[in-house]
Amino acid sequence: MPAQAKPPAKPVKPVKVEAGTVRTDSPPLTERQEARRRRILHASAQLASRGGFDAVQMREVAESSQVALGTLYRYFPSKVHLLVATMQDQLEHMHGTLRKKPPQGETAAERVAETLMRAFRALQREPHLADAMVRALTFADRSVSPEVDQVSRQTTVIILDAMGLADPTPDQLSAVRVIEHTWHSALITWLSGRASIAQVKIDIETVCRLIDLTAPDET
Amino acid sequence: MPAQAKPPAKPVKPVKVEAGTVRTDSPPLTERQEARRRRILHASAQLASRGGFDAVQMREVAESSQVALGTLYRYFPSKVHLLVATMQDQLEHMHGTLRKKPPQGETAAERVAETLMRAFRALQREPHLADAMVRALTFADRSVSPEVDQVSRQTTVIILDAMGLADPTPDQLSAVRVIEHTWHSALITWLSGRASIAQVKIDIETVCRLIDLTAPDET
DNA sequence: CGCTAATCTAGAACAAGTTTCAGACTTGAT
DNA sequence: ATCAAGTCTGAAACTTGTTCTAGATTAGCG
Repeated sequence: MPAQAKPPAKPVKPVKVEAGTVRTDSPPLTERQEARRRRILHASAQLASRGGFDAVQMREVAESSQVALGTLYRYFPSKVHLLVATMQDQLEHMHGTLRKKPPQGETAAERVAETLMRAFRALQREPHLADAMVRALTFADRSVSPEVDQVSRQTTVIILDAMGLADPTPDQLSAVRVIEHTWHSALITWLSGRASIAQVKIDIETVCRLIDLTAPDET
Repeated sequence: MPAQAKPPAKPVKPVKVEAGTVRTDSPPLTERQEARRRRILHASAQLASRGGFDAVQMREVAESSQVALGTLYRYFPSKVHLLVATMQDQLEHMHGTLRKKPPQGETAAERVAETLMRAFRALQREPHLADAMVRALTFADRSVSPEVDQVSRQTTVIILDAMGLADPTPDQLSAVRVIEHTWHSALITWLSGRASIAQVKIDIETVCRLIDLTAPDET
């Protein structure tokens, strides 16, 4: 998987944000372009659901989304970019779902653990898709940093939501970072068959104890 | 990076342990085979030190270790296997170094943090090598599980050593697991340029607090 | 409408991981 | 010393991610 510099900037993501736009940044795509992008992401998720990271083959994605290979690469400059974008997509969906049914736990730690376990169960329903997304996320090199960072921020928001905090202390943010680390790494051990579901649950519950450590009293 | 099944078992690692052997398992390699293996690992580490994961190209490894490509693949069935083996090698070395100068901290948490920071500084000296090894580790799929597991066990031993525990409680083992998760994931964020060295330090110190949580009193 | 720049397409070409194969070399046992 | 089995070599082939090119289409604009 060769990764080189991309000197000639591809004009696909001009990041021109209009005031009214909901999303953080949206290149001004025409309708057909938006449709193409959707088709690509859909094909990606579909192939990933079948056979995980390896099953997402660029030629196949191009074919099943009815787009030329070159076009696919114009939209997503690498397979990892594509899969990370797929993850962003899924995360948004998940965040929406979680918002509707906030976790019930008494303490912040419980709520976070509950939220993550809910996400984990969702991933278990599509383990191959999870594999593709998580592997892409951790394999991503510097060229994908912005996108990976975006995923990370989104995850942070979800966890802070679960904690029910408006403005967390630095200590709490550190705890959240560690929780995210554990979350990603635990997923990997699960996906590669080195840890059971039960073990992941324990790990999540264990890190979440850190929250109590940083905020002994809360709502 | 295609990954397929390997039905015809390659007879390279018969795992025939003799009573007197120091290592956990050593296939009965002839001297020349042992030498080849060393040359390969050396070439791998050298190339990795130059340019990280991408710079370790199987053809080049084969060439600089004076071995045919087919032979390289007989010794290490994939690039990831090779890099994980390289990591095992380095870890052993590091464990030796750490044993000589045990950490000085008062509490177990301090000692673990100190140990990990020491390891982190070692990695900083060879960031490309670190990149190659860590990326391989997290990208490894099920076919590499045994080897990755071995690395994980070795890491656990190092952490338990730092804690100074003979037989840890289940709670403590959970904490160690979470520390390892954080360690790996924090390294990745550092390697991909999404977190600073200072941030990694904070993350490590933050997880290490979990140790105090599981053992308020200790030597 | 007609022009121009940007975008899209099909397809070839290239790069690096992996596999395969025929033949030469080693090893271990007789 | 000799034979069989296992190992190593060199080279080609195959796979899949990525790049490149020439020509068709499309979008925006006068």
